[in-house]
This record gives sequence, C-alpha cells and structure tokens, in this order.
Amino acid sequence: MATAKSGRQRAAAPDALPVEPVDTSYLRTLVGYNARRASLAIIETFMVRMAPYDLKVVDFSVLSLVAHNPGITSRQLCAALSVLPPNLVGLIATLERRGLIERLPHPSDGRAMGVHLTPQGTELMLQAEKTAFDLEMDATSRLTDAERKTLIRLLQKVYTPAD
Amino acid sequence: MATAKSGRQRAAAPDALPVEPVDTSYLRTLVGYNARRASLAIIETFMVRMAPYDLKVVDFSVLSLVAHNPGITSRQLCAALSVLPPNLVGLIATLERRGLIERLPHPSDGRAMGVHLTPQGTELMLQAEKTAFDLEMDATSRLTDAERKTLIRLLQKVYTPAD
DNA sequence: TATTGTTATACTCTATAACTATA
DNA sequence: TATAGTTATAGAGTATAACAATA
Repeated sequence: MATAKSGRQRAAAPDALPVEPVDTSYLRTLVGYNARRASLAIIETFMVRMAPYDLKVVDFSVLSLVAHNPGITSRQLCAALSVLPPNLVGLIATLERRGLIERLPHPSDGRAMGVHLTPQGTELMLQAEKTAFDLEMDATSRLTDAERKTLIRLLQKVYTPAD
Repeated sequence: MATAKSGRQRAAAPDALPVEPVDTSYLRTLVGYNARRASLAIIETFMVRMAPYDLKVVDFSVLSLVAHNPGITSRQLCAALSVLPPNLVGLIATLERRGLIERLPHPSDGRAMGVHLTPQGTELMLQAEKTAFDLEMDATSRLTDAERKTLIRLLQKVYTPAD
C-alpha cells in the first residue's frame, strides 16, 4: 500500500458521491497491510496536531531521544532512528538554528559532538510529549487501555528480534 | 521515526563494535512508534522475499486488488490504496508492459478502463500471495496464531473509523 | 459542470560516493 | 585502518496544476 501524508488525497470529501466498494478482504488478512494502515492513520493525526510546534515525526523522534539521552551523538541518533548520516545533518542544523538543541564537544571522542536540549527545547518537548500522549489516546480511542497495552506488546514482538 | 528500506544502513554489521545503548523507553510507549517499526520490519522482509517477482509493496497491492476485483478502475485503485492518480499511471503502465494486467473498456463508463489480470498475472499472483503468506508467518513467528489474530483485530480498530 | 485518466513538473525523502578530522 | 561528521548529488516517492475525453 502507498498512502497519503496529508489526507488531502483521500478518495472523497465527507459527502462525496458513493464509490463502488472495493473488496480488500485479502489484504486485510496480512499483518503488514494492517500495521501500515494503522501507523499511517496515527501519523496523519500526529502531523496535524504537531503542526503548531512545527515538528515532523522525525523531528519529534530526534528531540525525544535527545531529551532522554542528553549528549547523544549523531551516530547514535542515526542508528536508533535508521536515518542515514547525510540525511541527519540538515535536520540537526535546522533544530539548532531554531534554538531547540545545542551541540557540545563530546567529552571522550574529539570527532563527535554531543547533542543537548536547550531550555527552549526542553520547554517545547514538555508540551510536545504531552500533545503526543493526548493525540495517541484520541487516535486509538476505540481501544480500551488493556487493548492498547496488548497492541503495543504484540507490535514489539514483531519488530524485536528474538533473543 | 524514519527508517531504511534496504536494511543496508543498519547501524552495524552482525559483529560490529558495541554501540552505547540508547534509551528508547519513551518512544516505545507510543502506539504510533511501535506500529511504524513493526510495519517497516515486515515491509523489509516483504521486499526481500518479493524481489524474485520484481514486485514492490504497491505493485503487489495493486495486483492483489485487481485479482480480487476484476475490472476495477484506476479511480478505485487510487482510492483504495491512497495513491494519487498521476502516480498510478506509470505503475499501471509498467505492469501492463510486463504482461501482468490488461485494460479493457469499461462496460458502462466510456471514460474509464477496467483493469484485469492476464493469465500470466494470475499465475504470478498465485505464487506471490503464497509467498506473502509465508513471509508474514516468518516475520511474525514470535506470535501465536491467536496473538496474530488479536493483533490484526486491534490494528483494524485503530485505522477503521467508528461506525 | 463534474469526473476519469493523463502529462508535466515540483517537492520531499532516501541513498551513494567522497571528503576531513580524529581515533 | 576505521569511525564521526560533512558535502554534493542521485534516485525514489509524493504532490499540484492543467488538459482531453466522457458523463
């Protein structure tokens, strides 16, 4: 499946003409199809609700990792988020220009730089993580707390390699 | 999170030097983060196992919808897969050039074309859907059958709008 | 007037090669 | 020799505008 980011290309406006229904029952038997649709649905909500902070998913992920891992290096961010180093450069530069992060010399490795949140970055992430929590609850409002917990556990079993 | 398609940019080769672990516990509390990682893990496996058929995820999705909805139109494919019409054109053209699909005049709408599988396309999809099933089982081998069923049900609750 | 399908094109995201400074 | 970070650039994926043919 290939899916929209903006939601703009959704097939139809709320009151659009009826579209002949398509049988998607086979695709719906695939875990990959369902996982992709669910993640895109949540990401769509995420983008809308994070727009006020001017944060994309990857920006939020970087800032969140920096918040919980002060002094993390670009190398570690790339590994944790599966972003290629050349593609992280501009991202980090923009966050630094916005005054959300600062880069300090790494204490033990002269090649590396440790990334830290600035006070503004810390303040922004306090709000952003709260928003992320709220938005997650809204996007998964059809799940009970127990179901949400089960869902997360099963998803982690899928992407976490067996011991 | 932004993640690789090829797996090539994985942080380290199997026996690479140890990397200081990063605390991802916060991100792991988010359904969206876990759903995205799980879907990417399965898609990575999908791409490897479908390479012999020269099918990407979107190609497989299109062919599968055509297989189960003979005569489906481009318009319907776009809506079902959230692909924008201009981006479906080349995709369809390639599948047609490969002899996997054919487009026939739509019986009741002169503007539209109905898409059908050719015998070769039918033969390919029989094998490809079998491969998809096997690959899904392998990619989710840590789940029991009951867990896999639960996972699919909960994912559908996330992306399916409430009645 | 609205819709299907199309072309052309712009924008974003992801990937590869090559370089520097340090280990 | 290998690694962290960077630059430049190529390629894939996704978006918008505008058009012809048909409804």
